[in-house]
Order: sequence, then C-alpha cells, then structure tokens
Amino acid sequence: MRAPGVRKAEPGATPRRRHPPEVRRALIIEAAKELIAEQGLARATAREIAARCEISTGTLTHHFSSMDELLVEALRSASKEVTDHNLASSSHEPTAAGKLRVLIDTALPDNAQALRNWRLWLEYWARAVHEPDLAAAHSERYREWRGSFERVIHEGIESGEFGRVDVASAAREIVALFDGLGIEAAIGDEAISVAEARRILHGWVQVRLGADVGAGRRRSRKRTR
Amino acid sequence: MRAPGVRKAEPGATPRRRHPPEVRRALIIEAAKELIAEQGLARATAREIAARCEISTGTLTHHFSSMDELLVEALRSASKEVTDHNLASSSHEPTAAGKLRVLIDTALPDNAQALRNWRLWLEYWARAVHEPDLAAAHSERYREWRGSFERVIHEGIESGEFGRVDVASAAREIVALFDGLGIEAAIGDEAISVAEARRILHGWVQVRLGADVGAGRRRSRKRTR
Amino acid sequence: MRAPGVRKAEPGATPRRRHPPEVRRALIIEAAKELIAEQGLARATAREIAARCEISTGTLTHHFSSMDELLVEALRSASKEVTDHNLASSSHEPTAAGKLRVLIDTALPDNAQALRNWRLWLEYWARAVHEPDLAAAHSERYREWRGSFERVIHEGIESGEFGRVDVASAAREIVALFDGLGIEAAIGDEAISVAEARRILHGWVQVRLGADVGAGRRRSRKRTR
Amino acid sequence: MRAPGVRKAEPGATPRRRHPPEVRRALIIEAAKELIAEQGLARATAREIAARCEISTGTLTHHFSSMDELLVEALRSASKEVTDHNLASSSHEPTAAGKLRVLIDTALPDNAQALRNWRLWLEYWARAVHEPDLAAAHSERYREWRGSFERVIHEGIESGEFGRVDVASAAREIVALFDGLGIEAAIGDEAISVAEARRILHGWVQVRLGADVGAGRRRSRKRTR
DNA sequence: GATGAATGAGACTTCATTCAT
DNA sequence: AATGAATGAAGTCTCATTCAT
Repeated sequence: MRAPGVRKAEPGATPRRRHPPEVRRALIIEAAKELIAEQGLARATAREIAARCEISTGTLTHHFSSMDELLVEALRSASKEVTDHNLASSSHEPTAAGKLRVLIDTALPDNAQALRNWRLWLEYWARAVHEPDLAAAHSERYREWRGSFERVIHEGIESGEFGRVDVASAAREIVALFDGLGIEAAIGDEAISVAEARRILHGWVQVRLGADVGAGRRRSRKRTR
Repeated sequence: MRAPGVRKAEPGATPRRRHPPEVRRALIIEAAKELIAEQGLARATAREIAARCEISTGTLTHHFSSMDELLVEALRSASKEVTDHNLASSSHEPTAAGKLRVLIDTALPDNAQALRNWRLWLEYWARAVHEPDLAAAHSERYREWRGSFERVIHEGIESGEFGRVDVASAAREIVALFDGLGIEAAIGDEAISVAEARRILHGWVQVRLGADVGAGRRRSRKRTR
Repeated sequence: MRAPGVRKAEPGATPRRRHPPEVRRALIIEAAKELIAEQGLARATAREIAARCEISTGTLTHHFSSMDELLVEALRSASKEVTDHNLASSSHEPTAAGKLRVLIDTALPDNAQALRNWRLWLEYWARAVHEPDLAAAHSERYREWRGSFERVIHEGIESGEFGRVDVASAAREIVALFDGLGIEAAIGDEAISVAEARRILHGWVQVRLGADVGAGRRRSRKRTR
Repeated sequence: MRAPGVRKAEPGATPRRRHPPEVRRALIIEAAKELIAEQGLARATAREIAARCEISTGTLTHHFSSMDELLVEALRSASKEVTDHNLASSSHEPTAAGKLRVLIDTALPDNAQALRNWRLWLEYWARAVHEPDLAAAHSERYREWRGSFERVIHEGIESGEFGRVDVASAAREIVALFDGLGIEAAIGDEAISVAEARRILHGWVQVRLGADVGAGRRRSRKRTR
C-alpha cells in the first residue's frame, strides 16, 4: 500500500551532457570500478559513483535497475578487463617462454592500474562467495584464464622449450600461485613484494616447466635443479 | 547505577544472563565471525550480531566502542584461529612429510568449519586493502604461517625426507599456492574442488620438495620427475 | 549485494521523551489517522507523520516495520474506533427506536471527528480493494456493525416498536444506505447535506420498520405509508 | 524543430505511431483508467501508464501538463462513462419498472467492466475529498444520475406502476443504497454479494415504490408488504 | 552489566518533469 | 508529435550509536 505522494517537481537545473545508454553505462561502470578499488565495495555508494561521473543519482538509476546490478556489472567488467589485458599483452611474443614471462610481468600488481585490478579481484572473491552469479562468472573466467596458460605451456612443450609436464595440472598450479602471490603483494605483505612474487613465479616456470623465462628470449636449456 | 548484585524484584522482562566482559566480548566476536562467514561482512550488522547472541544492541555497543572495532577484532580472531588450528593439528605427526600432509589436509575447506574460515579470510583480504591495521596484522600472521612451513621443510631436509631446496622460497610458494587453491575451492570453482586442490598441493610437495606426502607415512624416495 | 557503507554516526541530539512501545505506537497511529483524514493516504508520509508526533523517522520505523504496516494499522484502528464509538453512544438509550436514532445521529459526519472518520473510511475502501487483509478486516467489522443493527431491530420488533420485518435484510439495507449517504455528505455533495442524510435515514426507519424515530422518544405506532 | 512531414531516413529506432492529440489523449486516459482500477491510484504512475500505451513518458507529458491533470481527467472520464453506460442500457425498456430493473442490473459490479468502474469510483471518492474540482464534478454527475432515477420513478408513478412516493427522496435513497451496496460488493464483503445486492435493491423497489421489478416485464400491481 | 527507545545521517529507489533531439 | 536521457526532490528504510533506566 505504498503512498508515493504527490510530486511537485520544480523546473529542474541545467541538464548535463547526453550520452547514448551504452556510453553512459560504461562511464558509470568505470567510475564504480575506480571507487571500489580505491575505497572498497562498501564505500562505492550510488551517491559517490554519481558524483564521480558528474551525474545525478537519478541518472544512475535510470541506467541501472539497482545498485546491485551496477556493482555486479562493475566486478564482472573488471574481471574481464584484467584477463583480456593480460592475454593481449602476451600475444606478440614469439616463444612460449616469452609469452609466459610477459603474462607474469603484466598480471602482477606492479603499477597503479594492475593494483586497482587486484583490489577489485579481492572484492570480487569476497562477494562471489555469497553471489552465485558472480561465482559462476568466475568459474567461466578462470576456465579461459587457465586455458590460456594451457595453450602456452602446450606450445612450449611442442617447441621443446618446456619439459613434458601435465599441462592441465601445471596451468592450475600457476594460476593458483599467481592468485596467492598477487593477494599478498596487493595487500602489501612485507615478505611478498611484487618483485619477490615475480621471482617466485619465474622460479616456478624454470623448475616446474624446465624453462628459464627470467632470462628472456634465448632458448631455454635443460632443467637446472 | 544500581549496585551490582542488587536486582529489582521482578522487572517484568526476563533479564539476560550476566557475563564478565571478556566472556561477553568473546561470545559477541564468535557470533560476528559466524555471521561474516555466512552472509558476508556487509550483512554483519550490529542488530544481526546482537540477535545471534541474544543480547540487545545496547549491550553490544557497551562492550565495543564501535562496530569497526568489533569487526576488525572478529577478523583478527578468525585469522588467529585458523593458523592456530592448522598448526596444532600437525604437531603430533612424527615426520616432516606427515606434518605437511596434515597441514594441507587440515587447512583446505573440506568441512563446514574450514569453509567458514576461508570465507572469513576472503573478507579479511578485501578489507585489509583499505585498513592498514588489518594489513599489518596479516603480515604478522603470515610471517608465523610461513615460518611454520619453513620449520617443517627444514625438518624434512634435515631428516632426508625432502631435497635441499631453498626453504624460504619453498615456504612462500606453498603458502601462495594454498591461498590460490583455497580461494577457488571456497568460491566453488568448478575446476578446483577440494580434492583437486589437495592433489595439486601434494603434487607440489612431491615434485618441489622431492617427497611423497600423499602416500602417507612411508619414507619418501628420490624425486620422481 | 548491498553495500551499507561504513557509518560514522555523530553524538546524536537531545533525546526526546521515552514511551513504552504500545504508547508510542498508539501516538504514531493517532497522528497517522489525523494526517490521512486531513490530506489523504498519499500525503501521509513517514516524514509528515513523524513530524506530527515530534519524533524522528527513525523512531517511526523503530516501532513499525514498514509504512505499510503503519498505514494499514491506522486504517484498521480508525474503523474500529468508528464502530465502537457509534455503538457505545447508543447503548444507554432505553428504546430500540431511540438506539437507532442515536446510532444514525452519531454516525453521520456532522462534526469534525465524524467527518475525519468518514474520510478515513473512504481511504479504507479504496485501499481494501487491493489489500486482501483490509478487505477481510472490513468484512469482519461490517459483520459486527450489521449485527448491532440486527440486535436493535430485533429488540424493536420484540417490543412492538417496529413491524415484523426481515431483520437481516433490514440491517443490510440500512448499513448500505448509511454508507451511500455518508459518502455523499462527506465529499460535500450539494444535494445530500448531513441534515438531508439524517432525514432520509429517519424516513427509512419510519417507512421500512414502521417506526417514527425522528420524532424522538414517544412510541411509534402504525406504519404510515 | 523538424518540419512535420519530413522524417530522417532511418533513425535506427522504430518510430511510434503518430496520432492527433485528441486521439492520443484518449488512449492515454484509457490506459490510466485501466491501471487505476487494476492497481489503485497510487500505482498509476507516469511510467506505468506510458508503458501500457506503448509510448514514452515524454509523450505522456507532451499531452498532459501534469500527472494531476491526467489522473483527474481519467477519474472524470470514468465517472461519465459509468453513468452514460448505465443510462444507455435502460433506455430501450418500455416500462419504468423495466428501466429500473435494467439500471440496477447494469450498474452492479457483476462483470469485469462494472467492477473496474466501481473501483474507479472508490478512488474517485477518496480523492474528491481533497480535490474540490473532483467534488464539484461529482455533485454534477450525481445530479444527473439522481435525475435519471427521478425521471424513471416519475414515469412509473404516472403509468401507475409505482405508488405515489416523493420522487426526489426516493431517488436519493436508491442512489445511496446503490453506492453502499456497490462498495461492499466491490471490495468483496462476504455478506453482500452482487446477487444479494441485487436482491436488496429489487426488494427496495418493490417495497418502497410498490412495484415488482424482480419479476420481469409484467405489470406490477399491489404493494406486497 | 544490560537494555531498548530514540536518533539522524545516509543508503537505495521512485517519481514527475524537462528538454535537446 | 514523439522520444528518452537527465534531473533532483522526496520517498522508505537501515544503520551505528547514545543514554536514561
């Protein structure tokens, strides 16, 4: 039995720039991602996000049916952005070892943008626990992400760069290692700087795959350890 | 300001049980941890926590100066509980390989309690990014946690169970791997079940440390790969 | 995935008078009834009602789980109040005709209080159409209300004041007539003033029941028409 | 400011049908009436009405200067429709008793359309209390409506079908009775079904006017009671 | 120590309305 | 004539916190 009352609605102030919905939505999502990364999901309120976009909260809800939708969309977008960016960066490398090296170097939180993305991941994980949609999207995203590692590792095995490891297991391992190290680097664990994380990951590639990524382009030799 | 022991005859409502402050605080923190794990940090409100304890919100704020204090305390307590529990479980194993095996088996989210703890960890991470106090506590906790692995690995090297690896690096590696796999198992990644996570971890021990934990008590042989 | 944010909550202003919940609830409901009658259900907003009670909106929602609950409660209370008041007023009359006369005179909107109640009835009816709870309560209330008329009419038949009419039908008829006339008087129909409504009702009693209520206490005799 | 007939080649979106203002207004009002009856005045929002018409809210406010204007217009239109329809239905009956019978049968909420109209009436009444315009329109409408009954009753008296009652009073009485019974039938009072309401009204005609409408076309003779 | 009525800031959301297109 | 992106006021409700009891 809602009683919405009788609205009066005065003239209304100067209207802002107009955008096609998809553009406006993208702008809003971008602002949401920034805020989530900067201040956490709990502080990413409608008001704050709208202010960052320089729109009214009315406009925000004109484009998203709820804050939930917006926030989930933002996390989803962030996760896609991360994997897309990481994968794109490695595509020009000629060798499997090179690709792996670039993947590692790109994905670790060693710059503002990457750090932002890691923080978004942390929020994503925390919320995915209670949000089946996000959990499902996460599985899907990680299927792709592990698939990329599998392809690179397979390529390296074919080319003789890597030893004949179990591709699926190795991919799962490096992805997990990545996440564990990334978290610690992201929250500033004193033992796991980005540099240390990189050292460990490159070490893993060398030991586990029998390659020497850290050394750059040259052909990998035999396993060392 | 009534005298402590003197209670008005029949005040109508049933007076709740009285507890010394430290007991009451502990009960509240326990309830908070349950709620955070079950519903997420955002839903762990004063009202909900008080209801779970069967106390009033007034009592809650009587014992904690702010919700922030309570929530941080809860996360801190959870993290301590986790590492304490994991470490305790392994202390009775005679061999290093056995200790490692138990550590792995205990820490993975394969029961309700462990899953609860993993969920708390996820919230902890997300919040630690924005809360220097929590980040510092996290570093400290992880120093201990990695230290435990270092001791066990060292013990295994001494006893000949493991190969002569770099102890610090190996500890950092397994801790990260743990976190990466635990996250995925906790949020229900379809590729990383608890069983798969365990397989990977045991595999890592075997390959990286040259041991065979999965097979149980018998002495580990040489490296296989 | 609500993100309630991190509250700060400053000291808080001067606390108002405290009341036991049932008292406060009654005060709030009273204010709600006034506002609904004065301005209509649509204008009876939380803010307005709280202001009228001199409480905060927070207090309002502390006592009612939703505006809906409050509004329905207010309408329900109003309807009870009306019938209770009407019935009480007639209980001291010695004759059936007297009781009927007083019922008619009391229930018509000829003073501010009665007009207020009629306006509440109008809102009640409009909302009951879409609110099964209210509709059910209305049926119940009207069962009582018609029952009162039945008793009075029966009493009058027994005492010889009224002719031997079908009691149930007569009660239904006068209740409906009441409502129809009351509505028109309440919205100020130019043909149906309160006086005219009263004239018609008394006429109905005279013709339909074979009594002469309008003339006051003396015994009615013959049917006139 | 495009020239009326000139439309840009393919604007992408499908342009809606164009209508002359009076047609569009009528369509909008029709949709508004549907919604008010179905969900109540409070839910008849601009957005909902526009959606029901398959137009934009912009178009809606292009044709009505405010929602208030539209809603009042809708109620006004509904009330006119009701009385027009009721009166039209009875115009072909040859006898006064027949006309009365048809009026009664037509106006009671015994089909979806009539129920819709009763619901609109309930909203109308509730709003008219606070809206002098609506109250005035209501008086006017009821003047006509009572006039129709007066004419029919007068006709019946002239033809000898009815006794020589006071025409104005009888008309006022039956109109009020109608409203009272209609309300109860409309909100689903368990004691007053449409059939019961009809029985009571026909009974009233028989008793009060000395006619027998319920029996159909044949001439009524004696007063029965 | 415990209570819970009261608070007010602030959260999301709905709404009628404007106006450039 | 028609659109719909944008607006901001106002709506309900949630929340952490205070304080008299």
